[in-house]
Amino acid sequence: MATTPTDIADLSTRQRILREASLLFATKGYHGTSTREIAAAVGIQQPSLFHHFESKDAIMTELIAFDLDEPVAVAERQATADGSPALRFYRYLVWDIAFLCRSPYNLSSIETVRRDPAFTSAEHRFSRIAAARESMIAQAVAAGEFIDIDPTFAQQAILWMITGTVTEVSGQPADRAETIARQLAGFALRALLTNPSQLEEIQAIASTDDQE
Amino acid sequence: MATTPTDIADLSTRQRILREASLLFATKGYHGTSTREIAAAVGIQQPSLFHHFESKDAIMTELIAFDLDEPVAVAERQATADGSPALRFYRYLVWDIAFLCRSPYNLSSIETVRRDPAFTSAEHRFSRIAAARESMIAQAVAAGEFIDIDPTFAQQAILWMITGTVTEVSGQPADRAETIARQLAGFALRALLTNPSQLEEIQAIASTDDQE
DNA sequence: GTCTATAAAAAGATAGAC
DNA sequence: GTCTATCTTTTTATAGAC
Repeated sequence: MATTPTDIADLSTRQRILREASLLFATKGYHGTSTREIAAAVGIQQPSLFHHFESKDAIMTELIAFDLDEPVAVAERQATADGSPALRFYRYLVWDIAFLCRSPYNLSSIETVRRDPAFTSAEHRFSRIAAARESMIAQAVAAGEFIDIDPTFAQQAILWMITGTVTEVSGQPADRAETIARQLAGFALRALLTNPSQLEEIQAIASTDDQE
Repeated sequence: MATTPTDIADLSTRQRILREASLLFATKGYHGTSTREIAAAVGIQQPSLFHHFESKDAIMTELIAFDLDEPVAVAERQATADGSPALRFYRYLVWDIAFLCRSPYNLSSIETVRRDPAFTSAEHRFSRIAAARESMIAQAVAAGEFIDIDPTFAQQAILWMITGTVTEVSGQPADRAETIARQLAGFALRALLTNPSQLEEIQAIASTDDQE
């Protein structure tokens, strides 16, 4: 499980580099942030960075892996699971949003290179997540649980709602992350459900997952 | 009205610079795009750029003004207008989305510097748009047209849904832009309306605006 | 593991000819 | 309005001492 120490001084230099880089990338963008700025934020000299990472690129690559590897796996697992598609989709959304809100590294740092040809690893993962989500939506539409909507369109709209919201927060405590996740996933489901009143039922079932 | 010539060769050099820069910024980010790359895309030498714009910064500043000035004005006008808040919000959303889809300059170019302290002009405009939208949502909640939702949360979720979707497209023909706008605005309204069946009524009223 | 010194490349921008 | 040539600064990254 990913731990999130409160005191940044407790972290290893390597982890502090990832944190500060993520923060700077999120505000000034990957290319807009120099290795000197990262080093200064960490409190070391610029060349010392290269003892921990072989290149600036490698810092971003690690942030991408940390924030996207698990979400890809969970999305693909849920997309091929059994049971109500709407419920699976809701479960996945809550998990995904909570994961990203808890993450010590802000997702918008990754967003700044998302379309950049130099970081195809990010786009690859985003595509896999998108495909899995689209599949779940299509299943729910086919089952009549969701309104008759274009799954590609719905997936994009919801993906962005999540990406954007999550982009504003990171490093949240687990309970706060969970609250945000339920609010956002609920909002998304409300737009999709054929019968919006089914939302409460889904939320009730999903909340029993927590004890597992 | 903004014209959108099909043939890029018909454009002035200045406009071609804006187009190509917007395209490059959207994929590689503002800081990730060099003035040499922009010049190459336009088909001129790098120093020739500075005959048309005094700096690289000035190119982005112009893109920001083009894509955000009108949306700010329209949002603030609708936020203080009379009549059903839900209808006004829907009208505004459709106009805004269509405007951005028609724009020759991709909004994601601006997104890459949105949080950058060097481009506070973008954040200023985004904030004003956000405030106006939030006000419209709050009015609709107070009127009972929207569910009892936190306006700040709803505004963010919807803002991102739009930003993200619009970010994938630009330079659309007017009719295609209109189609995307209605689909997206309708989806957003569906999540917000106390009575989702009211959506058709709102859409019917709003579509009579077009003849004006 | 961090430092100083420095290399090597790329960036934005200017000067002045045509 | 575009060009070539060039300046200045900043960038990522390396070498080698401590």
